[in-house]
Amino acid sequence: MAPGTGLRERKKLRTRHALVEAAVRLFELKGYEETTVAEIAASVDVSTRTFFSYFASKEDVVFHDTRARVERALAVIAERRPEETLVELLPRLAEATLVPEETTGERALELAAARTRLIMTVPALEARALHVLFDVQREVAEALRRACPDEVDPVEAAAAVGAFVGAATMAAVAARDRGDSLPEIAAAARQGVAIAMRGLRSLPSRSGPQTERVHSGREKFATKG
Amino acid sequence: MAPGTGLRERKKLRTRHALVEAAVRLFELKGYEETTVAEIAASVDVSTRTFFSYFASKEDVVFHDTRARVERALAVIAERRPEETLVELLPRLAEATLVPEETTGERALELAAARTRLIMTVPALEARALHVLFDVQREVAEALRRACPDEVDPVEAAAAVGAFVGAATMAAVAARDRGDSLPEIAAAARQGVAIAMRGLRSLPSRSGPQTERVHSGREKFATKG
DNA sequence: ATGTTTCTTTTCACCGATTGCAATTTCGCA
DNA sequence: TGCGAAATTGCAATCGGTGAAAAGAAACAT
Repeated sequence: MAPGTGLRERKKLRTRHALVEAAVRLFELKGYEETTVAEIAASVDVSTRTFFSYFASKEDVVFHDTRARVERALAVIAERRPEETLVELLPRLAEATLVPEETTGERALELAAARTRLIMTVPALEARALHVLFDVQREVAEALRRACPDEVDPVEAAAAVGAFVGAATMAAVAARDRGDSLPEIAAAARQGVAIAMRGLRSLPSRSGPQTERVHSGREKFATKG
Repeated sequence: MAPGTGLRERKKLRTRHALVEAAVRLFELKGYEETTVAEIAASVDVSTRTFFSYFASKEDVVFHDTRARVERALAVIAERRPEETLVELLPRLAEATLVPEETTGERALELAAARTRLIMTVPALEARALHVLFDVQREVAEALRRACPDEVDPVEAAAAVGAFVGAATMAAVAARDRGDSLPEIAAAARQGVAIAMRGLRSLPSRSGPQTERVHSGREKFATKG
């Protein structure tokens, strides 16, 4: 009864993956709103009804791997060493969330990039992403509180996570709006995290080189397009 | 042509308000999903189609006054005195956003409370609220950058707003989940803002086996400036 | 007051997402 | 091989949302 054994399971996984792939391809090709669920299903040779037995909604097909990323973040918290403080834990959490999976193939990376592009482009998906992010924050805050019970109370833990994620998110968006490339956007997110850690009070420190560029390692993953 | 003069304008406003009121009443009475747009329209004696000429979507009817609150926040930024720094401006921004309108009547307050209750209860509305909040943050960040051009760059401004709003939001949610009352939730939001201002580094203020004692610097910022 | 112009509302016909249900097909396993 | 569980499908129906043309109501000019 190993997972992935039965033909049934394998077939289901294949269908699921095919649906995701077809959906993303069509979304990028003709636009999200312009693509119907029926078309997606048809291009994988399943009925429209079946699509909805795999995904609860049209949006969901874009957020198929959400759980995995959340688990990764929760794992970081779980692995926390007893003497490690919250302050040390948070940056590690940030990195774990920002760095994309390396274990996945070329194809998966391209798919992830496409997904990101879609989320940043389509309002409905943007909204959905924000809701997902919100739930994740609650989950992470709760895990954090459980992990460091004598360091923070629920409200503090939540505030910390909120500040941290909020800063990273808005910084990333600002960078994107400025026309930055994907690696640059990641750098901006890190800068956001740094600002949140340091506190907003430290902001008007216009001292030193104006835009403190965090290393923006160019070309690690091509953005194709 | 004074605004609000014509019969037409007055009638439109009345209908609009009636729709909002009817919608909120029905939503609380039988639930959001269980209430159809047709029912809302019918209870105000207009056609379903007309509903959509007043509101772009069923969700929108709950967020009718969003613009007003945003304008209030932007006004705070606009009123900023030239010597005022970002650090001084942000708390004022927080207060302006948290304190509810006092100029409105009894009825409006009850409506606002109902709206809040709905947003916290109905997933679809929660998602919508998050999206609205997101857009507001972008707008505020942009305004902030324009107001203090030599203090912050776009990414810093965005990060500041994100940290600040994120902390307040998540803190408020945590308080709510804990069962706090409305005033207590507001207090939690202020605490969140304070944490964001001070920086997450200062968090482990509780007793414990900390390896590093962070000097949190000046502590003049308690909860309410 | 009357006809004209302009803005709203209504009617109607659709589209697409989503769901419940019953029929049918496909696997897994004895 | 044959049965029971799981997956797929077809179908009908609901509901949110939209486009377009026709009917109404208010504003405006004469």
